[in-house]
Amino acid sequence: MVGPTDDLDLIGRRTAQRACVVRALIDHGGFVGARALHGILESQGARVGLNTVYRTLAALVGAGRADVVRDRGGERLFRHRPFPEHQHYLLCRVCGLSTPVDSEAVESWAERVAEASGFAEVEHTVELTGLCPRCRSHPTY
Amino acid sequence: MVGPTDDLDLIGRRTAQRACVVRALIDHGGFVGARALHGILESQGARVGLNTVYRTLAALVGAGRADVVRDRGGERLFRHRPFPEHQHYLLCRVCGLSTPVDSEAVESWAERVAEASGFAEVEHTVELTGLCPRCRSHPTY
DNA sequence: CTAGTAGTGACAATCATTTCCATCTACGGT
DNA sequence: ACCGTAGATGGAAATGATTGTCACTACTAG
Ligand SMILES: [Mn+2]
Ligand SMILES: [Mn+2]
Ligand SMILES: [Zn+2]
Ligand SMILES: [Zn+2]
Repeated sequence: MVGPTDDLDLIGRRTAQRACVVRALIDHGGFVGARALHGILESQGARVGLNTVYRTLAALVGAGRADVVRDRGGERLFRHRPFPEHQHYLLCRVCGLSTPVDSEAVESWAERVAEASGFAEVEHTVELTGLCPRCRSHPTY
Repeated sequence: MVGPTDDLDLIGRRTAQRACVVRALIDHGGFVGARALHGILESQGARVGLNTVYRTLAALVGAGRADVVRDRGGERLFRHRPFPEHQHYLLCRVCGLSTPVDSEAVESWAERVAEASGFAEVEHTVELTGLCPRCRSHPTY
C-alpha cells in the first residue's frame, strides 16, 4: 500500500492543489467524476480549480495510479489504484461503489482472440455495472 | 439475414429519412459515428437532418438492431446488427472495421462474477480494439 | 535568493448529444 | 381518395463534459 505522497512524486511538482485532489480521490474510495470531485473539494473549502482537477486526474491515469471508466452518460469516472496491477471492477450504477474482480479469465480470452485476429496492438475494456446491495434496497430516493 | 425493411418496421413509421439512415448504416458495414453517417448521407445528396440520424440510431439500438461502442474520444459508434444475438466485436481504431468475436468465455465469466458479488442487474461492456491488417501496414495516411 | 519552468485558474472554445418547437407527413379510419 | 392526428422532421438553441488559452503564481534546482 502506498499513500498520496507517492502519487504526487509521480506526476510532477508537489502543489497544495494536487495534494487536495489526490487526498479526495483516495478518501472517496470508489469511482467518481471530475466535476463531482471538484464539488467535494469545494464543500471542504479547498480552493482548487476544476481545470486542475482534470489535469491532476489525467496525470494520475498517465502514471498508472488511477483507473478510468465511462458511465452511461459518457462521463469519465476515476478511481485511485493503490497497486500497480491492471484491474477490472464491478461498480454500482447508483453510488459508484466499486469492487475489483478477478479477471484472469477475460485476460486470457482477450489475448487468445487478439492472436487469432491478425490485428495488432489489441487493447480491451471490460466493465461490469450493477446495483450494489445497499442501493438495491433503497427505493431510489 | 434481414434487410432494412425489417428494421424500419421495428422503429415506428416508415419515412424516407429513416430508410436512408438504415441503408447507409448497413452499407457502411462497420462501426460509424452519427456525425460521420450524416456526412455520408450528405455526400449522397440525401437530405436528412443530423437530429434524425441520432434519433434513428437510438431507435435501432432500442430495438436491438444496432450495437454501440465508445471510441477513445467518447463518441458513440454504431453498427447494424443483422442477427438478434448479443455480440462483441474487435474493431480497428483507425478505420472502424469490425469483426464479431466469440465471447462465450466472457459471458460465463461475467455471469459467475455477478452471482458471487451480491450486486443486482449486472451488465457488462466488453470492447476489443486494435489495428486491422490493412491499417497496420499503411503509415497513417 | 533568484531564475526559470511547471502549475494554476478564470474564461472561452470545442464537440457530441439533447431539447425545443414550429412545421410536416405517414397512415388508420371514414 | 380524404381526413385527422399522433408521430416524425430539422433548424436552432441548450446542455454538459472536457480541453485550450494565457496572464499570473509558486515550486525547486542551483
Ligand atoms: Mn484486462
Ligand atoms: Mn456479452
Ligand atoms: Zn450502490
Ligand atoms: Zn483498419
